[in-house]
Amino acid sequence: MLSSLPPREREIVDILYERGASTVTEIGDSLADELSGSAIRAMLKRLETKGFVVREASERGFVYAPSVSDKTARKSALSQVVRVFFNGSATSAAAALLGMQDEMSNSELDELEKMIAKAREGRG
Amino acid sequence: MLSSLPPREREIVDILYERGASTVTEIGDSLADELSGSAIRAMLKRLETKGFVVREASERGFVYAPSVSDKTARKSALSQVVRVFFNGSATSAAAALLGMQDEMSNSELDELEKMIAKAREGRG
DNA sequence: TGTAGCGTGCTACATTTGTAGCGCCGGCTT
DNA sequence: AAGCCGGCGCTACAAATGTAGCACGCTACA
Repeated sequence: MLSSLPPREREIVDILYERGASTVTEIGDSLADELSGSAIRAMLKRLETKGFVVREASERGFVYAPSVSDKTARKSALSQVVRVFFNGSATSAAAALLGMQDEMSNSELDELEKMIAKAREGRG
Repeated sequence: MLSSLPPREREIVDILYERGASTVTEIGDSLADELSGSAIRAMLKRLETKGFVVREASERGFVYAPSVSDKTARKSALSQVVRVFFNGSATSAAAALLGMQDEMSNSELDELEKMIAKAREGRG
């Protein structure tokens, strides 16, 4: 599980999910604080041995990517938050998300309504 | 930020959010793996000095609680997940939540629709 | 009143993290 | 060819983390 990672490693994996496969330098740019290349590489190596990231060569040098699929990681992250902060209720979490409407367009709201309708059909 | 905490400390804070204020023994019970009381207490002490948990006496002995309000922590946790895994789109996240319908009752779906309607009113 | 038990804090210590420095290699320039 | 990057991996080391052990005080109960 991601939550078992130390802060720095966790931060790096997050960046990987956020940006997709990245080079050491790119990671360095996304990092909040300046960090030496070798430091980042050391982190990545540990993450690799732990099995959280994979490395492949490219023209731009090595690129690193999370080994667990976005989909799985997403799901796991959401479950975690739902369990810890919303007493296991996905609905409450969704509601809270609506509360952060900052960025929700009408069409997105439409989307959601459709999904709700669909979810209803899926049962009695 | 919670994400800056080492795994074990993080786990403990999570438990505190999940259960509310708890004693050392209660925390020990919720912990995935067996852990000596003093180990837990040491963690809590660190968390206390870092300012993440507060401690107050009660009849049941000391109880520990997160120092940051549930509300704030919730919001921050959600934002984090939304940014990292959903490209900043709260809507996608909400949709994913719907996908995990496992536990969503019809009345909860009603609730959500109401909230969507409300969110719509809040704009043009 | 002894003693068993629980919750507590302190200290110590092994392991893990976080980071920098060094030296290597391959490509580019002049 | 000589010199200079930039990316790389290794090693080293300080700091932080994870955990256990010990000694104390306060019950409760034989």
